[in-house]
Amino acid sequence: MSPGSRATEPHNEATGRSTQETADGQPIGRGRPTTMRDIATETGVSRSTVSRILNDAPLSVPIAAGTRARVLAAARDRGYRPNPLARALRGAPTMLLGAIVRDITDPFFAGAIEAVSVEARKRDYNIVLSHAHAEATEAYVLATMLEARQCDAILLLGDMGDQPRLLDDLRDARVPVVALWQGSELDLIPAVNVDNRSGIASAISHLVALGHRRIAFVGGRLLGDIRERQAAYAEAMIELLGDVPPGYVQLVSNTPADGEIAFRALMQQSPVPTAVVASTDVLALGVLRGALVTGVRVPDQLSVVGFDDIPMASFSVPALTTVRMPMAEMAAAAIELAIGAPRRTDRDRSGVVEREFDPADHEHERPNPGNDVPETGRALVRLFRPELIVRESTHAADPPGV
Amino acid sequence: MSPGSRATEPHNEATGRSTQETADGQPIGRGRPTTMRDIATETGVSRSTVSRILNDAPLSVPIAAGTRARVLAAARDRGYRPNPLARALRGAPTMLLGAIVRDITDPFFAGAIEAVSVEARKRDYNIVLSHAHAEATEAYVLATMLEARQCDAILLLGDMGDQPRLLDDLRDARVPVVALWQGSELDLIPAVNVDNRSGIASAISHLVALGHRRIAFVGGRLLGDIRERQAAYAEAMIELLGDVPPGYVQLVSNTPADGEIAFRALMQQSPVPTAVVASTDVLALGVLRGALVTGVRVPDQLSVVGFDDIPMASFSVPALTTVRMPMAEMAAAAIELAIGAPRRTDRDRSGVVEREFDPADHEHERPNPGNDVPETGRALVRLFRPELIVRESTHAADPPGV
DNA sequence: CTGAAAGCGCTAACAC
DNA sequence: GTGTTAGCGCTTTCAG
Repeated sequence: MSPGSRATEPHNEATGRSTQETADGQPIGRGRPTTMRDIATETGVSRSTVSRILNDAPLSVPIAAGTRARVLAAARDRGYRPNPLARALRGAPTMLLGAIVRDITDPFFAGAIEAVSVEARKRDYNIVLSHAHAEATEAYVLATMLEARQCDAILLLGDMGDQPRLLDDLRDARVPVVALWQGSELDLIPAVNVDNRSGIASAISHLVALGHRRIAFVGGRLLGDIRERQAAYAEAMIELLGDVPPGYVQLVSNTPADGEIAFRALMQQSPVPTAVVASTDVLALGVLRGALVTGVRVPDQLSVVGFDDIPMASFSVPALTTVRMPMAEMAAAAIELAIGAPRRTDRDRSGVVEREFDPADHEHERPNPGNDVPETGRALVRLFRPELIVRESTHAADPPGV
Repeated sequence: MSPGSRATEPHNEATGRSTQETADGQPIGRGRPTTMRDIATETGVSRSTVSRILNDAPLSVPIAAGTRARVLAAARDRGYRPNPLARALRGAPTMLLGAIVRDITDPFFAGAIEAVSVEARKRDYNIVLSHAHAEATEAYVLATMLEARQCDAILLLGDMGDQPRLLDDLRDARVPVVALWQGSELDLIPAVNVDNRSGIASAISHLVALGHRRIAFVGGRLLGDIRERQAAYAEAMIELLGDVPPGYVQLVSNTPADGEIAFRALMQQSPVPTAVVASTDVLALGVLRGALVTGVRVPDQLSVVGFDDIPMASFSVPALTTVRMPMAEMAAAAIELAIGAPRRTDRDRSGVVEREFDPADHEHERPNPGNDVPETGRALVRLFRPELIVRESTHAADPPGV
């Protein structure tokens, strides 16, 4: 198990593909994998020729049809697979994309990872997952993954603003780093984010149109997003209603339990709010639970709007009105920033039919022109506009007006 | 970006750590990383010596204190990082652990991934994530990850019984493969799973003790788990009550929406059940919602028990009584089966204080002796016994007795 | 105590 | 058309 131990193993040259069992009787694993050298020896050509053939090398270099056929045949029936490690060592991309996420358990980020994973796969990339969460020494992530440069690029999922050391080290990364749903301003790191201002504004406009005036806010998800969504709330309130009622902003951590706590706090205010905008669905679900438990009827007595449209949102009682963003497009945009457009270089050796890159995948993209978050200085930020999904948790205010 | 392009880059020998910008103005990335050769040149020794020193080589091989100091100093202030690709090429482990999961979006598997990720990190491993879900060509996972042998081992999270091609290919994998929460029988693949029978039995005993007799079952999560938990339900019912009332088993897919559908179907039965055992919390949550929406009071009119103890379970209304398994221990067991016990080989170069392997991490392990699933033939199966968590969704049956 | 040399598997310039 | 050579960064005998 120690590094290098394999080098001293008996080689088993002759058998090639003979199946073998590991010491402890595990029936998995085969003999030494077939290399180019094996194929070269077997077919009586040189390694370079094999390489050229197996890689559809610059087609300008002609290869004898017979040689090509023999080599391909040999490769096929010895089950040849190129060693990506050797390729990577020569400078080829590792086809690995690092993803640092703070909490996989947050339903929003679970969805985010899935979106990123799907988009990565379209580009033949795999995701290497790290979570900053639950690890005392955040910087450790880097030692194993960034500085180790096994990845072609790094994606930061969620706000890492409270992990200064991570961000510091990231600045020194040797590969591109892109932030996704990174609420806070990150100098020098290109970012893809949802237009929080627009999302909150549409939520509040919706409520105002329903006659609500006493609209409260529950903030969560530390740092960046809280700031942006909260600021957007204040801004929209000022603009539409002239002020933010005191005590109408509750800040808690991003769990349903805390959403419930925030709800209770809100119910203490007078006048009591008729609507709540939550900065995440997770919090909104907490508000809903609080209402259910305390007998406040939603939406009759209280309207609730969330943000994110997590799967649970359409399933709560009542179904949550929320703000949805184009997850797939955002993931695609981030990946493109990190590693470039999709491509199909390697031929498919597994018999799987590859889907070609479809430009339609990208035409839903709608960066918000002229909205490049001025205060972040030189960072490139692509903002995507979310849309309001109206479900059952919002309703006209009982007494129209205040 | 093209393979080999790096080789022709200007070397920038002198500056070593000087920051530079990439062509497109991205401020991330540095000059060529420091290699052993650089350090060798700088300190005037050979690469082998550098290697020995930097790896605390067989301490039997003495190194001049002066040389060692110089080399270490050079390595430190040029910020040397070993190239894991080069090491791996020589046979060192890649420290990458593949995880194939069918649906990250399922809260149970989100938690599972987190558990695996945490345990992997204790062993200095990173997780490469693949999902079988939402990908037409399941076998593709292999092309990028198995046959590519970038991982030292593969973990299968969840039941892949319906992906025959994947399992087939897996049999040929060159690295150890271990199944986690893989309900169905998998010849030849070592598995770690929860003792479904024991979990369901404790749920049913609990209900029976509360006076319930009309206990229904909602099954989900295809294949393996459904079979095991459903079979356990039938078995326990027969043993404790003598029979399974007809129509009391509802099989749906594993979503809250389907849980609700199953609930409605159950309410059509006569006599109507007084309790429901759901094969997952996700389904149980659906049952709870159905009850809420249709005005059936839980637990007064209907007791509900789930399985998995996902985070939401303690937060539902009412809080869900459920079956919890030792996630961390199970993840650890699977990883151990795959790559062996935790170890600390490499010295820490990042200034982070490493935590030593703590044997206490493993003493909660309680494989179920003598319960090694006879019918699976020769596969090694480690079963972990779950425990019942009683919360608010279960209550004494209204009319004691039938 | 240290260095030279070979080689992991693959690729690419440069012959012939 | 195909082979030779060199080398990616690191480890590891084997000789000094």
